[in-house]
Amino acid sequence: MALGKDYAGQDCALARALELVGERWTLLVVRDVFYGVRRFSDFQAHLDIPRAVLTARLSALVDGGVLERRRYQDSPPRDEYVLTEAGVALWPAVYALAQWAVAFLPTAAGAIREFAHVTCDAVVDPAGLCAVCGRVPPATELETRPGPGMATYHRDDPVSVALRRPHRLIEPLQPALAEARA
Amino acid sequence: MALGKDYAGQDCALARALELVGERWTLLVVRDVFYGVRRFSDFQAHLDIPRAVLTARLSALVDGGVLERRRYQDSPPRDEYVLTEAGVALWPAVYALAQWAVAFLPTAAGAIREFAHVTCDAVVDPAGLCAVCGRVPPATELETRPGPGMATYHRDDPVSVALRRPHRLIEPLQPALAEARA
DNA sequence: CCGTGTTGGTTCATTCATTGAACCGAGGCG
DNA sequence: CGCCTCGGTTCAATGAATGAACCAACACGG
Repeated sequence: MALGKDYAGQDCALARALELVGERWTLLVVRDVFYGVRRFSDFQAHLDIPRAVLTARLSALVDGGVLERRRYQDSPPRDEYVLTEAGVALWPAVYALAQWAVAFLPTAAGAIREFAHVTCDAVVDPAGLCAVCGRVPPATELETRPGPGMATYHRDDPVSVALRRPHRLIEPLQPALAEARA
Repeated sequence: MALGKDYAGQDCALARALELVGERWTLLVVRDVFYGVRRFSDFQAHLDIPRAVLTARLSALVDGGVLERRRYQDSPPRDEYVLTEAGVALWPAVYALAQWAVAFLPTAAGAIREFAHVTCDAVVDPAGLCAVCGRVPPATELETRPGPGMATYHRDDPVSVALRRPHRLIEPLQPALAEARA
């Protein structure tokens, strides 16, 4: 990040978290993984992030136990990045930050996405609570749906287009991308 | 943060949040405000942050509506930084990140702090839920108490010492500091 | 079996941010 | 009058981010 390698002896949980996910781009990469992005080139297309930085962030997330790098084909060798248990557990933090921005840094068009509890088919509230079952579902039980602001959101790279469809969190985006190419 | 002034057109709520609170040190400053730190020199003593960076971060937080700069004495003129409504609303995000680190980046000694719902006198769970009243209390209804890991946490600047006492969140730390000096 | 395309990188010069030390100014205090 | 505190600003040095170029492994089409 910058000189202070270890956040200057801040012996505190928040500092430890920020060590790992507090660098520029890192949390956006994590968000993309929740949305189903798994491949190097898909992150790159969606985030417009320099490749060197993406390499560094993915490696840091793997080293930190947030992502796992998994071989999905042998020839040519190709790896994908998937969330570990620790990674999935980051959802409340990611969601809380995003909902804060929806509430306090609003855009005219409103929220781009909504998140619904698939087993109840109900959109969760800003605290993540499902009104139907009264619980706060984990990321594995959520799907993302376009919100009112989606209409004004215009990136036209294939990954962005595929991400506009309603789809289950964490599930791979790749099938939709392959279909779109065909 | 670095070149990409606007997180590269990521038209997304998380990106907007990170614009404002995603820079190095920023979230630690916000955490300190929740703990009661309000003055420039107290932030500086507790965080070991370069003064120029602290100035920049506090200004950004004021401009972004997270903090308010308030004159607390006229001669010499002195200001303190206090949370706005938007600032207080950041608590769930800060808490979620910290609790994630407690769970997945643990230290041998355990959590340094616990947070209790003052009206119920009960420690809240990692999701922020109070077991007694069944709600997720806002930061204004919480107090911090030393946890099992506090014993191994040793910074001896006056601010760190004052922060070890149980105390209400957001309430100013300054009285305890003045008392300690006396 | 040759050229082209895709994926997943690495390397490198330039630009920008962070750092830490030094300096500064307004005012209180003895 | 001189010194201290608070809350900064300035500045040179260092390190990180950027973006363009390069590279390697392999598939595929002809």
